[in-house]
Amino acid sequence: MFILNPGSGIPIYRQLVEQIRRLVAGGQLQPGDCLPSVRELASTHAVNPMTISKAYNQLEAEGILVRRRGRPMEVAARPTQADTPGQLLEPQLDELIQAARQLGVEVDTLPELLDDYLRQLRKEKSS
Amino acid sequence: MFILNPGSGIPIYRQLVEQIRRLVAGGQLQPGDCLPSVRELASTHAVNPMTISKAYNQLEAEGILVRRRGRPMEVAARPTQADTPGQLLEPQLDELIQAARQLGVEVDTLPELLDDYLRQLRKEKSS
Amino acid sequence: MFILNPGSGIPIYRQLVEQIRRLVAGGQLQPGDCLPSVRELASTHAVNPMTISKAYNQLEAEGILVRRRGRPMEVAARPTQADTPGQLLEPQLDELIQAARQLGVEVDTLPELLDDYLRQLRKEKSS
Amino acid sequence: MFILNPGSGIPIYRQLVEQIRRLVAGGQLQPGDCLPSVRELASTHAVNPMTISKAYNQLEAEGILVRRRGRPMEVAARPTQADTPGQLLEPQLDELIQAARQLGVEVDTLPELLDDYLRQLRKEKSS
DNA sequence: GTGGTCTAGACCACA
DNA sequence: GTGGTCTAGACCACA
Repeated sequence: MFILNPGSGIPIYRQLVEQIRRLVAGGQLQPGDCLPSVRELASTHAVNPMTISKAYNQLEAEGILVRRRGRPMEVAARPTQADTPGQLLEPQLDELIQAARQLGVEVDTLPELLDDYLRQLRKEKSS
Repeated sequence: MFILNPGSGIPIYRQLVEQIRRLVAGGQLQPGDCLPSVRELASTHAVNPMTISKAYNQLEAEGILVRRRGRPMEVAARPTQADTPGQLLEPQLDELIQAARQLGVEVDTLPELLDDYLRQLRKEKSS
Repeated sequence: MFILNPGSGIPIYRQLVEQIRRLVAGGQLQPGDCLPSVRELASTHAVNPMTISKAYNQLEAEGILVRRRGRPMEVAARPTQADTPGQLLEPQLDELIQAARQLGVEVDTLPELLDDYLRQLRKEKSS
Repeated sequence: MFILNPGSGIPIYRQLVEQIRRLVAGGQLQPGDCLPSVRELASTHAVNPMTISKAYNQLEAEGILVRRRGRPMEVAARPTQADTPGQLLEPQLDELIQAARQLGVEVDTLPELLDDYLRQLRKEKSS
């Protein structure tokens, strides 16, 4: 369900937090929807339950998830979410642009380069 | 010279390593070019010298930089660099695509969205 | 420095949080004052470092403490602290009154009873 | 009938145990008096029956309550109760004093402060 | 030296 | 079944 990369340098719990935040912002997780239990997520991603728990705690503190005794965590009725999907994409856009500049890739060619990359992904998938 | 973000979750020394790797791969740092001294970088970025040193050490171990007694670190004559600029952009492309998917942003619209974003940046800059 | 009671039913990290909150509210910990390191507190109270860390994290999230790399935690310059000392005492006053009622102790006699108790404590101390 | 606070950090069953213990010590529950059924208490306090049951079990083990087949729990004929009401108030008194000290409130002023607080409560009630 | 992250695992409270 | 707390201990990033 989530993509957790332990070698990326970004703490696992932060990766989880960001992904859930995006799924809620994008409406793929709706208010009232339940999240996988701590134990379930931990075992499917081969990660310690406390790591998952830490992510859930942070999202609760942010008002995005709510905790109810004996129940799985669920998306808050009115999740605090000032950011729009567009804003939540900016960090990735900025990262891409920064990397391109440092690689000497002309920034104006990035949209085309991205387009090619997507096409290539689609081809791999279909083959 | 570099963009170091202490709050990003990614260790500072790793941010440095990746940026220098890209500058070398993209040819903006050429074989024989000198890098700023540990002390200088440390003070301009308000970071501990050991953090810079750790990044330089790792790049030396990778064969990208060479250290010569009493001289600043410099880019290796034939920097080991299997990856092409294109490959070095893939992580950022993948991140962007993953984030878009989780936000419910149609992936096909990403190139256009990126184009708009670049246009907007240019406008801000010129104003 | 702190009074941690593992058998009280109240999680240790919560006991710590409440006590630090009070020390800050009462001015015994001033903005800029350092707190004991996680390891130090952990060893003097025979408690796991992560338990202390959890308390510090919560206080940072509340804006009462600030964290600076490689430095001990310190009291925030302008600690978020809407509550006055008087308000922070109410839970204990309410607990006392509730207990008295259930014990059939006439509530009006509580101030006198408290006075006696304090006198007794002073006597024990001096003897 | 009881005051159960799920957010206090103290387990609900412990809150119940302490309150019943006080009601018995203070004579408001007399030997032979019946307690509400597990189901009734559970529904009036919106709590799981097992939680109530756990409290009753503990009080039975302490010899304060007795269980008789098909009958509601009742207060034991000679409830084991070494503590006097005065002793049962000490934890609350100690908590109050500790909190005051940490808040920098002069301990000698506590009785007066408590008196004021009680007066204020009475006023609110009558208005 | 400082704090942070993570694990493996025990045990608790609650539904 | 759910999540919470805590431990002992390893290892990391940073000053």
